[in-house]
This record gives sequence, structure tokens and C-alpha cells, in this order.
Amino acid sequence: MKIITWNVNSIRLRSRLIYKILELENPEILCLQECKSPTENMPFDIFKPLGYKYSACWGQKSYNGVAFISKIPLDKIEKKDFLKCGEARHISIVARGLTIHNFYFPAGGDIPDSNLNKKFHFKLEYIKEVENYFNKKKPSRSILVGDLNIAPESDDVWDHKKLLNVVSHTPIEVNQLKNLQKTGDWVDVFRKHNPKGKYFSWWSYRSKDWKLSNKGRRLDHIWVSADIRNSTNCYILRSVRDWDKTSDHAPVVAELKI
DNA sequence: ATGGTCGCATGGCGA
Repeated sequence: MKIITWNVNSIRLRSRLIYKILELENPEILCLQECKSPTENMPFDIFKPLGYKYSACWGQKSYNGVAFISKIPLDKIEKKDFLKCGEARHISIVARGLTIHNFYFPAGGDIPDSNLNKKFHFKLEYIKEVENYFNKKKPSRSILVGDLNIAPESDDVWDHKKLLNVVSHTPIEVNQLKNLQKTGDWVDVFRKHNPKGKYFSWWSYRSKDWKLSNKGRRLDHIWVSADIRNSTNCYILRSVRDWDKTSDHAPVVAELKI
């Protein structure tokens, strides 16, 4: 089973690019974040000719928003409002006996200090709340994907030392993410298949030449519960970042033995 | 140290 996760940064503006990814990669399920659209305006119908008959989403006007586009039926759709913030940051489904959690974690603002920056405080609290959830309900036959807005390892950023005080790579949030990973006994599928080397899934729009400078971060993740750790491959579709009018994130693909 | 670019929605916020 092939699963792709992509922070699409507007599902409506990028619907043609989504179509192209589905055509090229043919995953069973595509998981999207930052759809930035109300549910009723999400363009799911255009993917039906490719066999993607099923969808599920939690839409929100302008901000956030998570969605699934699928070839296989999606059951037990749940949207968890962690911290009761009312922001569309989580949706989960069950397909072929697997639970897939699709997350868009808070970015956390610019200042990495909870006392000075309530967005950073919110990010840390959000992760704690997710950890509490998976502590009470230990994941089995589960997958966790999404834009977690944290690059945990040195090799997940272009310069570890320069980014130690930059939100997305600070020790406090990295530790929080690792606690969540440990609590759920989650396996980072990407690093299982690519244990060494610099790999990124996000490059800022602001750089003149993103490929040349390559100042990226690996913010997008695919984790699986330990009982289904026999994945076969995981890779980033880096070339998508070079497409015309694309997202600032590249999709991440996982192939699982299910 | 600063500003650089996007998307949404049409001013300014969030990333």
C-alpha cells in the first residue's frame, strides 16, 4: 500500500498538481495539510476519473485544513479538536484495517520562547495533548502522517547549529516530538529507509534559488506503529518542489506491506 | 541585521 502526505498550501490552487501526483504515483491514499478551504469548496470531484472515489476532510476557511483523497473506502472518520482550539489540524480514518492520523501541527511563530510567544506555547501544548492522547490509546496498526513543523535530527536541517534557536529545530520542541514518538512507540519510516544524510521536505518561498541554496528542513513525516513496521520504502518527491506554482513543501511517499 | 515570497482575501495575518 502506497501512502503520500503533502502540505499542499491551498487545495484549490493546487488541484491540478494534486491530479498530476495521483497520476504519476498512483497511491492508495493521499493525505493533505493546509488545504485553506471550507469543506464545501474542496475540489474532490475532479480526482474521481482517476479512481479516487473517496475523500474525507476537516475544512476551515483561509487557514489550516486536512484531507484524505483515496481509492479505497474510508471508515470511522474522526476529527480531533486537540486543545479545543477549533482549528482544523487533525483527521483520522480507518482503511484496510489501518488507522491513519493526518496532522497539521502548529508552526509556532518566530520567537522560540513560550513566555514571549503564545504561538510557540500553543505548539508545545498541542504536541503534549497529542502525546496524552496516544498515551491513553496506544497506537496499533496505525500510521501518523503530516506536517509536524519540526525537523528533529541534525540531518533534517541544512545547518544544525544555525537552526538551534530557530522554531522547528529548537531542543525544547524536538524533545517534545521525541517524547510523543516514544510514547506511541512510533517508527519514523523515512529515517528507517534513509538513516543518514541531509533530506528535506520544505524549502522557503523566500529563497532566490531553493535548489542552489538548498536551505531546507524535513518537517513532513510518516510514522507507523511498531506492529506494522515492515515498510518497504519511503522517499521525498523533491522534484514536485520545482513544479510551476507549487507548494513550499514536497510530498513524502511511504510503501507499506499491508 | 534585514528582508526576502506566498495564499487568502482584498487589509493584514499566518507561514
